[in-house]
Amino acid sequence: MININISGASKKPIYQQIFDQVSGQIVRGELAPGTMLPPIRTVAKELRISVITIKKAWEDLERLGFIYTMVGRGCFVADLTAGDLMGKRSSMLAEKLEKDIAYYKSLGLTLHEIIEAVKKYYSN
Amino acid sequence: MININISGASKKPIYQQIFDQVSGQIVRGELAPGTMLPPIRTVAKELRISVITIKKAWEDLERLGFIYTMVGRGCFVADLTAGDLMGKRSSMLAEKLEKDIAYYKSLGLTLHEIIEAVKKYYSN
Amino acid sequence: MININISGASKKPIYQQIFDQVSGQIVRGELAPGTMLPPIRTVAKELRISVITIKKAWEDLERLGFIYTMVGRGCFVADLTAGDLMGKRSSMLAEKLEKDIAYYKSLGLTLHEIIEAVKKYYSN
Amino acid sequence: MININISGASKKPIYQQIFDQVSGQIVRGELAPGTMLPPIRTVAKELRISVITIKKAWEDLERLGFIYTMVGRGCFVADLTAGDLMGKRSSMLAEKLEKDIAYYKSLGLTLHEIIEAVKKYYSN
DNA sequence: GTGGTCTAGACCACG
DNA sequence: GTGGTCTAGACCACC
Repeated sequence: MININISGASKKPIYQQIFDQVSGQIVRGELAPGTMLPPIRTVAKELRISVITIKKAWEDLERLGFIYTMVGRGCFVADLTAGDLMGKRSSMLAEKLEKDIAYYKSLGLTLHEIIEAVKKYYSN
Repeated sequence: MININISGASKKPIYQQIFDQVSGQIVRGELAPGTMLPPIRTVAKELRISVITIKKAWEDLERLGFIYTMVGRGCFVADLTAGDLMGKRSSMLAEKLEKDIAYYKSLGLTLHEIIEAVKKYYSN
Repeated sequence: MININISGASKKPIYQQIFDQVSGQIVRGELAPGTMLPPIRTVAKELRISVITIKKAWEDLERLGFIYTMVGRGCFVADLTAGDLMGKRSSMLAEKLEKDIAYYKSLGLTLHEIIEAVKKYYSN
Repeated sequence: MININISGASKKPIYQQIFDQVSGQIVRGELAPGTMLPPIRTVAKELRISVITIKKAWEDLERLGFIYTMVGRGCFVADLTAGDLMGKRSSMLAEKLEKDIAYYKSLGLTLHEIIEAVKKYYSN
């Protein structure tokens, strides 16, 4: 079953929090291909947010190929092959990692320091 | 001499681009303690952006202790001890790394995969 | 025998996919005049979709003269003369082609470029 | 100057009509790179439609690289090189042409007939 | 002043 | 019942 947590504290827009969590569940295989996502109005009611906000998250998910929509029937988890998944993961990573590491470098961190920090925070 | 590049392509707000670059130069020792920063109006003219934007970046730098202001005389690079620098660097890191790694995890990456990716992108 | 494939991936509504395929088969003579179409409930069961959807496609086909209904007996392929066929084909084309070409023009394509593209994609 | 016509008669959603017209003007070079688009609220008022509808069109334009946004400053026509333009045009074409030609084929048209029809409608 | 996000509520097309 | 589009109006961050 789909599972979403909204944090009002986060600076991320709500639709992006939803996108991140759902895409994460799909990419990790927690949502099986073909699974029907709950209707946007249902999700909206459960999360106590606007339908439009869910809609926007769903649109992003569809644009990136995580889900597909059949109007009048619902939205479904796309059938990503292992190759697709790796491709998606690495392209999602590449963009972010490039910026992140540029930032760490700009703080004067060595490669070794970054790796140590990663190890430390990964286990938290 | 201080050196700032603004990118219109970046999604980062301009004041933050400035903050990142100046704080980076200070933390890496490229701007010596006591150095006077150029007047905000000068910087604004050179970068062709609003004085307000520079002002906001300077305020952030002062709030975090990178620079200090002497009213009527200008802004100067603070005299950070080695210990201060380490402290600042790690606190600036901590916040960002925590989020970043949470994101990588959400994509289903293992610690090993993250480290490999970091190594790959660091050398680019 | 009638033959319909529904694609969930397509953005076209299902009733229109059905309409397109059946009208195509009639216009190409693959369905002979007088042939009885299978009952909508049968088609619905085979395609695993709602009867309402088939009904809507059948209605469109009847409205455009591809089939005719004999109440209580079923739906039959209309007896289109060669002239009728040409007329139908060109009127179905006219509407679509006009829009399509306006779109190609709006992308700045020359007539020559369009024709080359058509040739390329036609053989695929 | 930017120029947009909304047709209530068209079945196309408004935001898509806007997208098509603006992207067309950019791709044809009628809107020079770097040009600032009018503020969305201004466009909305002129066209008598909701700000959000313009926003959606603008978002699509940005996602496909036709324009870029500087928050707080405005939206600007992207600096597409000749190569970019050709790439965009052909990718926009490829998707549509493939479907269109499949449809023409399904009506039983020969390649020759399609080309003749294109010629006829192009000059209109 | 700019764009970015979110809301509540409406109407339509599709199944 | 589903999703797709559009509206009017609000609040925020940025310049």
